[in-house]
Amino acid sequence: MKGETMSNQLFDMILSRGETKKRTEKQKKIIENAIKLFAQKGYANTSTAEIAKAAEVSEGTIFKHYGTKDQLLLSIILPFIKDFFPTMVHEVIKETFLPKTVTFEQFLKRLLKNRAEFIFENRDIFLVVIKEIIYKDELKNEVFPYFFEKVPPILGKVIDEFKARGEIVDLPHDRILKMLATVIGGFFVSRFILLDNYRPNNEDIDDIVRVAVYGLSTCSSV
Amino acid sequence: MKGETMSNQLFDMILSRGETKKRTEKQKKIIENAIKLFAQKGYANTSTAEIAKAAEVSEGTIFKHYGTKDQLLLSIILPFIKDFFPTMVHEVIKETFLPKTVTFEQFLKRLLKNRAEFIFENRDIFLVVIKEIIYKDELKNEVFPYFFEKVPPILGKVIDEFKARGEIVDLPHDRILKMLATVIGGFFVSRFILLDNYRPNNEDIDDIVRVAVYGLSTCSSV
Amino acid sequence: MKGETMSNQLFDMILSRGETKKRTEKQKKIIENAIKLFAQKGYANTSTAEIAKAAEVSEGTIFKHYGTKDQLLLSIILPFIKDFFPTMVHEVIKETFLPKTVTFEQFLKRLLKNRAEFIFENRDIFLVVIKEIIYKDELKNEVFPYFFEKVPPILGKVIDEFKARGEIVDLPHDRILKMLATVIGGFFVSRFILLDNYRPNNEDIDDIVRVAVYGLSTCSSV
Amino acid sequence: MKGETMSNQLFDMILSRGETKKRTEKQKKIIENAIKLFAQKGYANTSTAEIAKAAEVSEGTIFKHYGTKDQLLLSIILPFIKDFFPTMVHEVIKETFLPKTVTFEQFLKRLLKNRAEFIFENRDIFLVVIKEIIYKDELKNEVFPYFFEKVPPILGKVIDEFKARGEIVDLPHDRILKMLATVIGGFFVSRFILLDNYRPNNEDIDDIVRVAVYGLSTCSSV
DNA sequence: GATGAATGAGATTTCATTCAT
DNA sequence: CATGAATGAAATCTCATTCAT
Repeated sequence: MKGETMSNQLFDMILSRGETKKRTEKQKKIIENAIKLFAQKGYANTSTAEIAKAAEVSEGTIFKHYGTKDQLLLSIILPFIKDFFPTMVHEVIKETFLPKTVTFEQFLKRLLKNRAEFIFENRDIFLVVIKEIIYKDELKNEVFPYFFEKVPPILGKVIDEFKARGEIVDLPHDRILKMLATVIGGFFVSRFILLDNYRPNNEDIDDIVRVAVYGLSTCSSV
Repeated sequence: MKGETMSNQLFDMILSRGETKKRTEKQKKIIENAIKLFAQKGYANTSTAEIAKAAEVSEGTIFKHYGTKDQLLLSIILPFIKDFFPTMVHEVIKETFLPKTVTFEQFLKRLLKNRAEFIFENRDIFLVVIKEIIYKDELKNEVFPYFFEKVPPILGKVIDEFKARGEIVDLPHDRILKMLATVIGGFFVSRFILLDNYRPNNEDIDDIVRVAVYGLSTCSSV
Repeated sequence: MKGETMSNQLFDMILSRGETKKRTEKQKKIIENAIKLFAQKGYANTSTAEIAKAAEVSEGTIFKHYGTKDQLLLSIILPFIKDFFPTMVHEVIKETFLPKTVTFEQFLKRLLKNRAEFIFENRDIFLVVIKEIIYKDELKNEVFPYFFEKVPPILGKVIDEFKARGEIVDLPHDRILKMLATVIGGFFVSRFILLDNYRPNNEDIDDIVRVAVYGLSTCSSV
Repeated sequence: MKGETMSNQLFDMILSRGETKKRTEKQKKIIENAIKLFAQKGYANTSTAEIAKAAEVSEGTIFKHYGTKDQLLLSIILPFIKDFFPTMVHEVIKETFLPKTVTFEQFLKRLLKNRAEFIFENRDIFLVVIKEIIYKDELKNEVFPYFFEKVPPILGKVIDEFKARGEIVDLPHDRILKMLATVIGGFFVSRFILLDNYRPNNEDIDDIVRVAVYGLSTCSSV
C-alpha cells in the first residue's frame, strides 16, 4: 500500500466481485490462511511466500487471483465490513422492534450478544480489520463513512423510541451514540484484541450493559 | 522481534539504560523522529533509512545506539509505560485521598482529565504503544503484568473507599475494575487512535464519566 | 552461524535436500562460483554480491535457494564430506581386500593416490572445507563424529589384517590410527592447502608412504 | 587487508618496532584480548568493537596505537613468527649438538617436546597464525621465505650429521626435510588446531617420533 | 593520550511481483 | 489455470575508521 491511495472504485469493485464470482478451492485456502496469518502476525509482517506455503499453493497463484498483496487484504476486510454493519442493523430491527415490551437493557444485551457471537465466529477477520484500520488511513476513510451512513439512522430511531418511553436520558442523539459506541467499542476491542481467543460470556456482557445502562453508582442497584 | 522472547532482563536493561546514560543531541533527534514516523505510518512501514533522514543522522548512528530497529522501538515504548501507570497511581493518591469530600464522579473526572492531558502531550508515543502492543506478544507479556502489579492494588483501595461511602455498587473488585477499564480504555483508544489529533475536551470527558457513573438510564437524570 | 548450534536435523535436511531436488542451471552456477570464491578468498571475505555477480544471477536468487549465506556454505561442504569418507571406505574394501597379496605399503599407496586424486578433482571444495572447519565449531562437531563413525571400523579391520600378517607393529588400534591420520592428514593439508594448485605426484606419495611404513631410519633401507 | 598487498617495508617496520617501543598497559590488554578473540572466532569474525570492549579500552585507542585492524593482526603474528623459527634453530643447535651421543630419535623427541611446549604456551597465537596464514597470501609470502631462509640450512646440517652417522636413510636433503615437515606439521596442526586446548603429552610425541623414525612396519619393533 | 559518538560504505537478507513453462 | 524460479529494489544491520572533545 505504501502511500498509494486505495480508490473508491476499487472498493466498489471488490465488494461487488465478492458476490458474483465463485471461489475455487485454492482461492478459499488462500483466503483462509491469509486471514489466519494476518491475524496472527499482522499484514506487514506476513509475506506472500508464507501465505502460499500455508495455503499449499504457489506464490504465482496468489497473484493470479488477487493481483496484489494489498488487494488480497481488501478481499478479506471489505466483505466483512460489508456484512457486519448491515446485518447489525438488520438484527436491531428484527430482534428489537418486533416485541414492543423489550427494555433498553434487554435491547442492548441482545445486540451485544448477537454481535459478540458474530465477531467470535469471525474473530480472525475482526482482528485483521481492527489492526489494519489503525494503520491504513485509506481503509479508515472507506469504512467510517460507510459506518456513519448505515448505523446512526437506524440506531437513532431506536434511541428515539427509548427516549420516548422515558427509559433513557434526554441528551442529543450524537452524544448518546458516541457514549454507546465508546462503551461497546471498548468492550469488543478489549475482549477480542487483547485477550487471546476470548469467548463471549454472559457475565461479561451483562456487566458492560449494566455500566452502559445504570453506571456504577448505587442508583443502579435499584 | 520475530519470535524471540523479550526477556525481563532486557526490559529492565533498556529501562535502566534510559536513566543512567545521557542522551546526545543526535540520539534525541533519532527518538523524536522515530516516534513521529512510527505514529504516522506504523513501525513496520517505517524504515530506518527514513528515520535517519528525518533525524539528519546516518543510519549507522541509529544502530550504534539502539542495536536493532526493535530495540529502538522498545526505547520509545518502555519508558512511556514505565511513566504512565506509576504517575497515574500517584495522581490517584494525591488528587483523591487528600480531600475526603470528593465524590466518585469527581474522582473519575479528575483522573480522566489528568490522564487525557498526559496522553495528549505524548499522543504520538501513545499511538505507537497502542499500535504495537497489538502486534507484539512479547510486549503485551511485559506490559500486562506490569499493569496488573501497579494499578489494581491502589485502585482497589479507592473502590473500597467509595463502596464504603455507599457511592458505588457492591460488586467484586475485579468486575468493577474490568468495567472501568473497558469504559476508560474505550474512551482513550477511540479518541486518540481513531480521531486525528484529538484534543481532550470537557464535554467528552463529562459524558463518558456520566456513563460510567450513572449509565444512560433516566435514573441518572436525578 | 554466529553461535547458534547447527542441529543434526539441519545437517540431515541439507544433505537429503541435495539429493531429492533437481538443481537448476542457475543453482549450479551459484554453487560453482561460490566454491571458487570461497576457496580463493575465504568464506568471510566473499560477499554474496560477488557470488551473484560471478554466477550472473541476482542476489535474491541465492537467498531464494539457500536462505542464508551460511546454508550456502553448508550445501557446499556437507555433500563433499558425505562423499569423501564413505567412498574412501569403499575404496579401502574394494582395492585392498580382494587381492590378498597386497602389502601394507601397497595398500597405503593405493589409498593415498586414490584420495589424492579425489581431492585434486575437488580441490576447491577441499580448501573450503579445511578452511572453514577450523572456524566453525558446529561444523567440526558434525564432521568429527561422522568421521569416527565411518572410518575407524573399516580401517581397524585392515590394520588387524596387516597385524595378523606380521607386517605392522603390534600397538593398540587407536594409536596406530592416530599416527596414520596425522601423517596422511599432514600430507593432504600441507600439499593442497599450502601449495597452490598442487597436483599429486608419485614421488611425493611414495615418500610419505615410506615414512609411514619404514620411517627415516636406515632400517628402512632394507 | 581486502586485496591490498602487505609490503615488506611494513613487515620490517613492525618487526623492528616490536623490540624498541615498550607496550603500555592498555596496549598489552589490547593485544591479549585481540589474540584471544582472533583465536576463538577468527580475524574476520572479530570486530574492533569487540576487542575494545574485551580490552576495556575505547575503539579509538586501538586505532591510535595500531592504525588499522590489519596492522593489529600483524603486530600479533609477526613477533611470534620472528621468535618461533630462530629459537627453534637455536634449540636445535644447543640441545642436539653439544651431546654427540644423541640419536636421531632422541633429537626429534627433544625438538618436538620443546616446540610443543612453546606452542602450548602460545597456543592462541599459534591458532591465529595458522588460521590467517591460510587466508592471507601476503602473509604466506612473508612467512615462507623467512622459514626457508632460517630452517633448512641448520636442519640440513643436522641431517647430514645423522646421515654421516648412518642413522638415517640416504635420500636428498629436500625430500627428507619435506617428509619431516609433513609429519611434524601434521602433528602440530592436528593437535593444536583440531583438538581443543591440547596439552602435549609424551605418549603422543613418542608415537609420532616413532613413525618418523621407524615407520609402522615391524622392522621398527627391533 | 584517551574517548566514544558519528559515519558511510558495504554486507546480508527480505519480499512483492513477473514470467516462462 | 498453476507453478516456482528469478528478479531487483529496498530494508536491516555491521564495522573499520575518523575526529572533536
